[in-house]
Amino acid sequence: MSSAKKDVTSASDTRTDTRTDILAAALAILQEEGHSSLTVRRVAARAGCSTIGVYTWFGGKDGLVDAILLDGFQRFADALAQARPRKSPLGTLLGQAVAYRRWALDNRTSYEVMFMGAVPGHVPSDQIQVVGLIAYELLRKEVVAARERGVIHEDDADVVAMAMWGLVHGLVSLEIASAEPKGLAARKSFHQRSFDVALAALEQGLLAKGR
Amino acid sequence: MSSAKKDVTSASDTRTDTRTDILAAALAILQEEGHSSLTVRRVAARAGCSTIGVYTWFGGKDGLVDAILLDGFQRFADALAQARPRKSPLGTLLGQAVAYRRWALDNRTSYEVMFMGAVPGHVPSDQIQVVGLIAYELLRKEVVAARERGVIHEDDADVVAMAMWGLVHGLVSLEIASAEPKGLAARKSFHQRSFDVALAALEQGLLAKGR
DNA sequence: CGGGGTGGCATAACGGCGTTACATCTATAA
DNA sequence: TTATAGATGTAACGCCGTTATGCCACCCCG
Repeated sequence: MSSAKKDVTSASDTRTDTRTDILAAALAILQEEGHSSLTVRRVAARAGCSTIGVYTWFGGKDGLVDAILLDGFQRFADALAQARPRKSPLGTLLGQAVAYRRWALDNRTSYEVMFMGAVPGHVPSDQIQVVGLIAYELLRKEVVAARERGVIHEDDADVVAMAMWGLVHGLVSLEIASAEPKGLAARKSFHQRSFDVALAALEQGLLAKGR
Repeated sequence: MSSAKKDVTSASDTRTDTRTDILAAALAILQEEGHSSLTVRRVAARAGCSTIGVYTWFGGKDGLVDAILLDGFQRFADALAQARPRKSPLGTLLGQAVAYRRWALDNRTSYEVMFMGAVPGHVPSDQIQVVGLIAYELLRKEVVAARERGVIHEDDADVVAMAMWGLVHGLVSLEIASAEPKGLAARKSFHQRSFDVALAALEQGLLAKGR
């Protein structure tokens, strides 16, 4: 796979229907049929053009997936940003964690592509990786705020942010990966409870650090 | 991909060199060239037979990957089991978490296949999923022990075990995923410290639960 | 008005993938 | 010795991502 010829962010020209058609077709296929059905030929067929259209407008499958990622990261960041601030920064932080999980469960296919490498050979472009960091910054901001108020005693805000991100990402990944819940996952709200317990424990632990 | 014709666990017949040759070739390719090079044709070529051998002995690529997973889960469970018991069950639990990360970092390719879905279309067989649970049981056992000693106050051992598993899996996944460490990950022992902070916080949190 | 260049697009192909139908060859059983 | 079952090689099928080639509609400049 080669890199995209077009800048992924330049969707300004509204006259070019083909580009939007292709992107819409790709998103629809992803939602309705899953990542395994996301092939250049199928997307082109659904968009009503030939395969070459994907190469004209996105430079190849990688570029198309990048555009999908861009869309996903933007919606994801919006969802996190709308986790309204609570009284304490730590409360906001926990609210973000809950919003993270909520969005991931409501947008499983997108989440799998964005954070679980669901599209086989895809390596996101640097540009996309930068966009992906926006959501991280929302998280980091609250960690810094909590630290300034003396709620969190760890020096390095990034270390704390990564710890939280890892916890949430790990639990959500496992929850999404257990597609047809057998055994453990079959128990009512098992993952919900695991998430709550882990989050509460981490909160307590971060608070207790300075005792 | 179709399911394996052969039982993956029946590797008893030592006379059939071809089977072991193929499996060895697959593991070697995985280690040396990565998952993207793990194709039936390439494995067969390295094993010195034609592609049909993979179908004779493993029923197809899915069966071959299942065999790889079996090997990986066994080595992984061994590594966890060798995390020697500490004075407290909670200490053992933390030791397991450290062993988990150590093994994952020392066996990135295997870990990616086992827990990060690195082989594109692969869906592990039920048999393999059961083997994968062995490692989980090691973790769960210590949680139960900790609970019996009153160290952990959460009722549901599985919930606590999943919380820990999720935390460790999430952080390790992010660490492995950041292949060429730019930005954050470039900082010296950043992931190590995030891991330590998260684990310590979770430990404190689980302890503090009953206060 | 007219010609030339450019850009969007379709056709058809290439090489690689997992998989399989078919023929062959070997080794054991009758 | 012959028959039968299983392991194997060859060559193909239908996918995949990608691309060389050429067509054609459009716009700019004379």
